[in-house]
Amino acid sequence: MDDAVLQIEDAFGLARELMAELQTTQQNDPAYLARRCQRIAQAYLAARRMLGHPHGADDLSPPAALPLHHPFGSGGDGSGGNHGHLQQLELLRPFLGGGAPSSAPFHHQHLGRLLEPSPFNTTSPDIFGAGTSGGPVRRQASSSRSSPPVQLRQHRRRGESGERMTMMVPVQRTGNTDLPPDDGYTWRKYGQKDILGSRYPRSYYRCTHKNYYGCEAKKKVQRLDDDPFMYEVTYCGNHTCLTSTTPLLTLPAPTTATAAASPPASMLTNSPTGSAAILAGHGQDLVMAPAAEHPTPALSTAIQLGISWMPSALVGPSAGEGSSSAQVNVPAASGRDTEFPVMDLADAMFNSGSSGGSSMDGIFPAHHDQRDS
DNA sequence: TGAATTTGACCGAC
DNA sequence: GTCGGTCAAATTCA
Repeated sequence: MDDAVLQIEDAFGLARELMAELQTTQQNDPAYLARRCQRIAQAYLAARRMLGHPHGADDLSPPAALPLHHPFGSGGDGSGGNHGHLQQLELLRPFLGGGAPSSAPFHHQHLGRLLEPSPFNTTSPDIFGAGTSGGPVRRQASSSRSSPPVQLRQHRRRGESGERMTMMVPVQRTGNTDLPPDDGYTWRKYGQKDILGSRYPRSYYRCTHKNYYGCEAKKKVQRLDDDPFMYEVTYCGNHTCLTSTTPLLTLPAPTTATAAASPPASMLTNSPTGSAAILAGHGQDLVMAPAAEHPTPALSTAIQLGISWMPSALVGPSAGEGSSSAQVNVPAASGRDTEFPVMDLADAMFNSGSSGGSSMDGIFPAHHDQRDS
């Protein structure tokens, strides 16, 4: 076990090194960054092997994703999709099984947090890409297409899509390794491009809830040239589909002072139980504030899942010092929130009261996804 | 029938 | 002109 801890510390060190280097040298050579990330990933993998899957995740589960950069706090990670919640719940179960969490040795908790489900941890073969239902469809030779009419298109600017977060995500090495990693959200693929200098095409995804909730979250998924078993996933924009229990299409006008003072959707994240957590502005520490009107524990899936698996050295105040990136720091709304975010998540999920339905029922109990109707 | 994927075309940035 | 990102028709699937 000591070796595993050392191995993890080694991985932490590598990650810290990279973060520091990013901040000081503005290193932006993709190949170089990819190599560095691969080293970090290998260090974590080695640690994980030493630990022998203490939490019951099966061998298909890739290790935690490794953040390269997370400039926007809660970012595009976390969980939200039906599959994702369920997967994460399964992975959380070992934490819920026995005894008071505080009775566990520190390093066990520490390792547990490291190895607990990341947005990219998966437990079953079907979940790679299962978040976007339907599965890959091989289209036959397309028939003749009429030229689309010329029309106004949205203004696009390359490289200026605002908040970004890049992660290196290991792909499962068994089964269909072509499937993109699942991160708990449901994505809809809207494009694929061959990228110059890359052997593999880049896929473009947007949040499935874009139309319904106006969620602008997007991600790009690209396989690394030098490591086909590693994906580089770049998230752009925040998920706002977890933000509101009310779809934008039916969003009522705010009538209370609270509503009027509410931050923009992008600054909010939501818990499965409906409790809102407010994120401070960019560049500031992230602040969670439980919604007073909800008796259930304050919880943000985006925050809890997005941060809990992340090495504290990367999300803590020390990691972001001097960085222009927004730091992710979860202050203690209560001691329990800080110590056991995963427990909170599990509590909220398991006690969400949904019966037989997906966990999304607990998240959007009143509205569900009306597109299904 | 609705939702998802595929893929060529289009558009703007560089 | 090239390239990356997006659109949308065609197609497939549940």
